[in-house]
Amino acid sequence: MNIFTDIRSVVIAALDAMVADGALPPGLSFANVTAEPPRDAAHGDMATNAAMVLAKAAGKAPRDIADTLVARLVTNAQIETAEVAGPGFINLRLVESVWTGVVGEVVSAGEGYGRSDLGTGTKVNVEYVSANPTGPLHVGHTRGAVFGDALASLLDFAGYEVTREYYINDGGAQVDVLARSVYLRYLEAHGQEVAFEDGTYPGDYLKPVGEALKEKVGDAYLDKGEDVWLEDVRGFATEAMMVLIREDLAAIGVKMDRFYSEKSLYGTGRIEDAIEELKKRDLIYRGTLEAPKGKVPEDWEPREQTLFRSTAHGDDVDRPIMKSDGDWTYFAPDIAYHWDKISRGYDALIDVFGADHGGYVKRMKAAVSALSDGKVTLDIKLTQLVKLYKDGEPFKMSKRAGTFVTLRDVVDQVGSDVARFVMLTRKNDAPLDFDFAKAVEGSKDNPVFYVQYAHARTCSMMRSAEGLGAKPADTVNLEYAGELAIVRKIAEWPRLVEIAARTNEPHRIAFYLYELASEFNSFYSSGKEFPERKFVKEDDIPGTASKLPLVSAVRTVIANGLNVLGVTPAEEM
RNA sequence: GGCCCCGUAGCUCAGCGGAUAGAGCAACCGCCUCCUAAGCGGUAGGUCAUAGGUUCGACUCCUAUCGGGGCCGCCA
Repeated sequence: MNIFTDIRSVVIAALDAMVADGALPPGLSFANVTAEPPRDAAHGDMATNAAMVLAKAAGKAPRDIADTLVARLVTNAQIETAEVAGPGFINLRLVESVWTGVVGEVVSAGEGYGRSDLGTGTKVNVEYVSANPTGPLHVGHTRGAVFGDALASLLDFAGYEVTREYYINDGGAQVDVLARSVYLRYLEAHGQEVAFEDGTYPGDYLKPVGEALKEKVGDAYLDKGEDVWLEDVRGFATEAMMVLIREDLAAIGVKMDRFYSEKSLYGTGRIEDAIEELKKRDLIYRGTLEAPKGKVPEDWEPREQTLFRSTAHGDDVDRPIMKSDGDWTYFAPDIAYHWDKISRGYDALIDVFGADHGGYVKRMKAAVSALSDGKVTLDIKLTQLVKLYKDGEPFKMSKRAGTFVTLRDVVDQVGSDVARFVMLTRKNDAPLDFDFAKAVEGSKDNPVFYVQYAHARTCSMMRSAEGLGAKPADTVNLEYAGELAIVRKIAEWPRLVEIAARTNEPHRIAFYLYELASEFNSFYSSGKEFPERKFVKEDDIPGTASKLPLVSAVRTVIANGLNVLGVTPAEEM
C-alpha cells in the first residue's frame, strides 16, 4: 500500500471523468501528473500538479482545470479538503481514517511493509566487490561491498529478482605476481632467506599460505623453475585468497550468490564466442588507434590491433581487445563475462566499481548494448574514495609503512553495523569521510546511533506497555499534530523505497531513517513537558493500548529500513 | 587535449522538474527527579560556482565557462 499512488489513482480517475464529460479534451497524457508530499506540511497532506501539467495541452487555464478537478476530488471519501494554491497546485487534506489506516497497514504488513512490485518480473544482476584475489579487502573495497550489498537488498525489497555476484580476476598477470610472492613465502617456510623485490606482494598475510603450500607439496618445488610450479601455485594461492576474501565479506555481512571466475573463460572458447557475437554485428576490425591527445605516452608508436567498434554504441574511441602479442586484453574476458550475464537472461545489469575504473564505463556499456542489441541495460555505479580520519586527523594509507587499513580493521574497530550505516550516509559518487573516533561515538553526530536508539526506544516502550498489561488496540488513536507528522513520514516509506530503487541509490534509505527517527524523537520529547502526550501511561491502560500501534509501526519501519541496509535493529542499547 | 564525477549555510552533506532550498556539526539562547537526555526546542547563517537556454515552473534538464578530483593504447 502506497497512499501516494492510491491518491494519484483517484486524481487520474477524476481526470478521466472530466475527459468523459467534456471538461477536458480527449487524448491527454497524464504521465506527468503526480501526487506528492508537499515540502511544507502547512500546505496539506498531499499535493497534485495535475492542473499545471495539463493546462497547455488542454488549452485551458490551470485555474479552470483546477476548480473543476477540486469539485470532483472532494467527493472522494478519502479526501477531506482540496484547494487550489500557488501557481495551480491542488492541496489535499486527507480524512483521519486514512492515517489510522496507514498505521493499521504497517502493523499487519510487518516486515512486508514497503515491499513493492516495482521490479516484479525483472531479473537484475548486481556485481560488486570483484576485488583481485591477491590479498585481504581494504577500506575502498569495503565501501563497494556495503554499497553493492545494500543496493541488492533494496532491489530485492522493491520486488526485483536479484543475483549478487563477484567476478574473480584470477586470469591476469597479477595472479602470477601473487604466485611468485607465495613461492617466496614457501621458500621462507623452508628456512631460506628471501627478499621481496618490487613487483611482489610483501604482506604478512601470505606467510600462512606459504606454509600451507609447504604442507601440501613438501620440498617438491625447491630449486625448481617457474615452469614447474607457477601454474599450481597460482591456483593454490588464488584459492587461499578467496577463502580470505569470503571471510572478509562474511565479517561485514555480505553473502554472494555466485562467484564467477575470469579464468574459467580462458581456453574454453567462451571469449571467442563473445567476440564472435560482436563480429556478427560487424563491430570487430583490425586497425590502428590515434595517439591520445594532450598527454601522449613517451613510448607511443602506432600499432595495428584488433579493435571493438565501441564508438558505434556511444564510446569515444574504439577499444583494443587483443594485445599485439596475440593475448586478450583485460577487456576481452570482461566482454565475455557480460555476454554470459546477458545469456543468463538478466533484464538489467549493475556493476559496482571503484572510481578509478571511471574510464571503463563507456566501453562496458557499449559492449552490453552491442551484445544485447540494446535490450539489456547496464548501470555502472562508481564508489568514490574513502578518506580516513583518526581523531580528526587525516590518516594516510601506505602499504609500505604498514598503515594499510583493511576491511577487518574497520569491522574490528567499529563493527559491521556502524561501518555499513556510515558508508551509506553518502551518495556513492561523493567522497566519504570516515572517522574512526566519530564512528564509535554515541552521539547525534553519529546517525547510526541516533537511528538505532530510536528503534531501541520503541522496543523499550513496547516492553513497558506489556509490563503494564496493555495490548495494542486494533485501531490507533491519533490526537496530536506530532503523531500525525510521524504517520505521514511512515506513509512515505513505500514511496521512498521505489524512488531509491529506481535510481539505484540506497543512501536515500539511510537519510529517510534519520528523518523518521528525528520525527519520532521530537514528539517523544514533548512528553516531558506535556505528560498527556506520552505513549505509555501507567495510569491509563486503554489509552496506552490505543497508542501502541503507532509505536509498533515506527519500530517496524525503522527495522525494515535497517534490514535493507544490512544493519541490525538493536532492541536495547 | 579528451572523457567521467563533484561544486548548495563557517564545516560535513541531503534535496523524485514544483510553492518561502533543508539536516547535522560549529556559534548563541533555553530545556533533564526517569514512556531510554546516546535527547528536545529556539536564534543566526544562502547571488544553490558563473553565464546563457528549454519549461507554466530549474538546485534539479541542456550548452558554455571557471574551480576541485579521477581516468586516458599491449595494468588489471
